[in-house]
Amino acid sequence: MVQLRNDEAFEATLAELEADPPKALGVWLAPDPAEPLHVQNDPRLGSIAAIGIASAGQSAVTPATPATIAALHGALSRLPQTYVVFHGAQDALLRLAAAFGSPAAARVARFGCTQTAAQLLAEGTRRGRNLPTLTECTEKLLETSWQAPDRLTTDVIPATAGAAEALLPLMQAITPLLRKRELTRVFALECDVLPSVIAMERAGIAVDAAAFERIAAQWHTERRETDVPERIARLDKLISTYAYWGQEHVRGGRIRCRLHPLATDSGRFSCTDPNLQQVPSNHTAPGLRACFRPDPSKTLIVADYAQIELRVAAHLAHCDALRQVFHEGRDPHRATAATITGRPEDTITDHERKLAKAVNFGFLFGMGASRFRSYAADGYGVDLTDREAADARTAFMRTFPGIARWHKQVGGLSRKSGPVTVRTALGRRKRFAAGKVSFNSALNIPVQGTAAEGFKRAMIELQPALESLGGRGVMVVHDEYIAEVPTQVAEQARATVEAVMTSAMASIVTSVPIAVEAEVRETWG
DNA sequence: TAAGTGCCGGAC
DNA sequence: AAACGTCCGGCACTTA
Repeated sequence: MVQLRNDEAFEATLAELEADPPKALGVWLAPDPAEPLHVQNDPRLGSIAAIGIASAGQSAVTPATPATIAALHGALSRLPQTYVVFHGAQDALLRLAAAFGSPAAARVARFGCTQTAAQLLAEGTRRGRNLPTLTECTEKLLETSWQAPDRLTTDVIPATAGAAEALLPLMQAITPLLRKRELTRVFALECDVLPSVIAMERAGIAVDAAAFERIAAQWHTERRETDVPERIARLDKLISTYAYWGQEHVRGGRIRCRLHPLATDSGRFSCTDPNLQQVPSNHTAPGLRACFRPDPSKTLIVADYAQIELRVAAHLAHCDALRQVFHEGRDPHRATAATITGRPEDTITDHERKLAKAVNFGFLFGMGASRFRSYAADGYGVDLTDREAADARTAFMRTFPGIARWHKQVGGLSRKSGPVTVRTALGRRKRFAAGKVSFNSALNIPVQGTAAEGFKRAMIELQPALESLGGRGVMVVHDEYIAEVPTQVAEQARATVEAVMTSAMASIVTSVPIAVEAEVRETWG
């Protein structure tokens, strides 16, 4: 039976486990309700109230103290495999990782495995701001009632003994499910990417808070002086959404956000507190991104994939014509502009190319002619007739018949009566309930998701590669990776980032060449 | 008063 | 037959 609230028993159990390492060990971390978990980026361990361990035939729970956590850490680093359940306590996990850093980070990667499994098996994510809890996921998944209180304190540990004992059966139940649904590859990817995510959250991105405040002050000034209603709306948006960041989110000259690798249907990251993935670009708020800069001894590497969604779509749709464009090193937007205008690619103007870019992304994911028409008018000041808009769509489909075939195939799915599941290259699933299939999402999610998988693979490889140069990743924005490296090795780091990102994506997107643009920069943007 | 929803606009 | 997508979050609004 379970030993409770007894540090001696906990240590004895750890010692036994080390003497005879089990194949798997469940470890369980409980958050402390006294310290709200959403208070982020506090490296203290105060929010972990209790830790529990469970393996075949024995388990123990103990209050989390520096000593017990250190003992746990020591045991983890010597055990062959660790399954860790963290119960609504991702933040606690992150803090544990932050406290011990590498090489424990590799072990910590396993911490998230059951939640990872549960979310992957759920085949989609909950909308809204509250992510599903592990309890909800696992109960639904296993069709069992896994009783554990939502919040745990040392005082209620006796009531949760059964939960600790349930850990091994839980993983034992989940593993065959992952196999059956062919989720093992994406499961492994998601587990492996966690250390680099943790490291990135911990690092944060350097920001010049004073410069940030100056720009915010300019917004306020202009807001008082302008009469233009449209401008006022824009400024209100900027002020209400971003102006407070300098006060609320800068600590020690850095902004630290939360990154969520499993919170989206597509497999892309989401980002909160603050959402650094929506920092206004230079076009919207000049100079704002330039506030993100390290001190002079460090330099940023800003790298992104070139036209990654088009390349992934060419791959998944088996579209030879679109593949050919990339194989020949041509510009896909210029190519589309040429087919629409009927003129050679080298006579295409910048404006025509810009419109063709919208054509490519719109038509690729199922936009209709009439919406394209209004899009061209609003976004580009190009007035088209219905006929011209429809012709543009036809031209696109004729140029890329493989894309048209892919649309037809997915359209067939969406007419099916039962539920429909679409998958990424590594097997991540998105399920649509019967009658709720979105044609456009069914096109889009596998493409975004496959790109995200290549990106995550790059993150896994980049973390140690940058570390060996004295650098580190500081932010990801879907297809963009930002690293901070010592200025002396900037060019070497740039080349490394470019090569690693390219090869990582190419290992998944195999039928189309991959291009990465990596730059050495003093600032972001 | 708290919690949920829809719209809009920021990013990619 | 036709259908651009993925997110987060502020604001205005309704609901309990």
